[in-house]
Amino acid sequence: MEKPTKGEQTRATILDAALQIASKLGLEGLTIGSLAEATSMSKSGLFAHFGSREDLQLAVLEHAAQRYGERVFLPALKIERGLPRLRALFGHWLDWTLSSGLPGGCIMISAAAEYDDRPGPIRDAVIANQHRGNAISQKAVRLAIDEGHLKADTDPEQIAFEMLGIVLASHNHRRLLGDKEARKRSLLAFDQLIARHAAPRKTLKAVSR
Amino acid sequence: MEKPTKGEQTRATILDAALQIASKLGLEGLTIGSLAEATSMSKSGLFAHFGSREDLQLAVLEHAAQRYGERVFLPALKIERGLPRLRALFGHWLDWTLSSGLPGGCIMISAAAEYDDRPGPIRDAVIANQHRGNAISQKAVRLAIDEGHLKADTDPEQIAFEMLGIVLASHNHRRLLGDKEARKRSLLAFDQLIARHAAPRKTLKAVSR
DNA sequence: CCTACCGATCGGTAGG
DNA sequence: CCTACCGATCGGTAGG
Repeated sequence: MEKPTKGEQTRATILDAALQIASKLGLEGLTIGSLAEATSMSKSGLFAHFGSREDLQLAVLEHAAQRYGERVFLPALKIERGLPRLRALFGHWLDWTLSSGLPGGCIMISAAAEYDDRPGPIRDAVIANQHRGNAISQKAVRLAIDEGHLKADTDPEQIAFEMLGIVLASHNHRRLLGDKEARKRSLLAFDQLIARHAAPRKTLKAVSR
Repeated sequence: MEKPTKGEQTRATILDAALQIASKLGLEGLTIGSLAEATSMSKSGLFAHFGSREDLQLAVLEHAAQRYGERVFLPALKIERGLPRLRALFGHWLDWTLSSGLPGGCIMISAAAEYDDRPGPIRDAVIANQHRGNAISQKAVRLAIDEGHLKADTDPEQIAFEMLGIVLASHNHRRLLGDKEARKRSLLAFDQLIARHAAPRKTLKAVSR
């Protein structure tokens, strides 16, 4: 039950093309017609794989979430827990949003802006994805506290919030303004954020209050 | 030459309605048909005021930029230069993006995400607006350095970059995730950013290197 | 997976 | 500012 069906292969090909379109024009800019042309298929052929445009959009989101897992989350898991892993997570995240191999920008970031006022299943999926990513960031921060790398009173939610801000600013500066320094600025901002919460040296397990 | 023409009034009414739609659905979601219905005008009636949809979108952007000037930039100018003005600028900016009186989110933020991969006049206008806002932030930081409130080696570009990040994260958390703490988190992040670069007390004009 | 079609809506124009 | 219209494209379906 491991062999990919012909249909599954086609579906994967379609999703890759859809992801490319969505990265440039956003999920709202992804139309059945444009996807049909990109895949050299008929519109009804696409409907055989995805019952509706909304289903397609949801599948594209899930496809992107899976890529995030492969490129950001899993590689970070292989790094020793604590500050090293947190740093790896941030670095991979930054690379993912700036150069994911797609022709356009990060689909999660554009979708967040597109659907913050469009109620429905897609918005719900975007929110769920953000919560997943947020939980991953917070977990990495918490481990860094447990390892004694960050001060015990560090607030994981606040750090995750600021990490998101740096990534968003970076995406904006790089992709919209063409700022080549964006990545450097982001790493500097992250380093200073961490330095601000770093535990005094030689402290192993931070003292609980 | 101060009296507003009948046509100018109508134009202003149209722009207000257009801004409301665009704040919810983005500039790409603003269609002539939806605007015609919102204003109880015919589509061709709208074309009498704006030659094309693109002209309309550009006018909406300019309209929003003007509001930003009234609500963020001008009020900050009335505060004494230095840290107080920088703080006021950030606070007004945050309020503007979170609750501008519009039904949806900040149009500049959504437009930045929508057009980062859509070349053309609208993208150019979005970039120009961002550069204007960025220059305003940097100027406020530079004045705070000159007043001796921030250390002389503070990099205005880096501070402006991080301020943008905090605002973007705030907008995302508040509008997409419904996080009521977003504003508090943003102010905390800003305070820590400033504290990190604050000049030692009693230093008037920072020593030039 | 296809051809052939549907009603609705898109931006825009002619003519007044 | 309007009515009345244009070709193109939208998401989606019937029938195979």
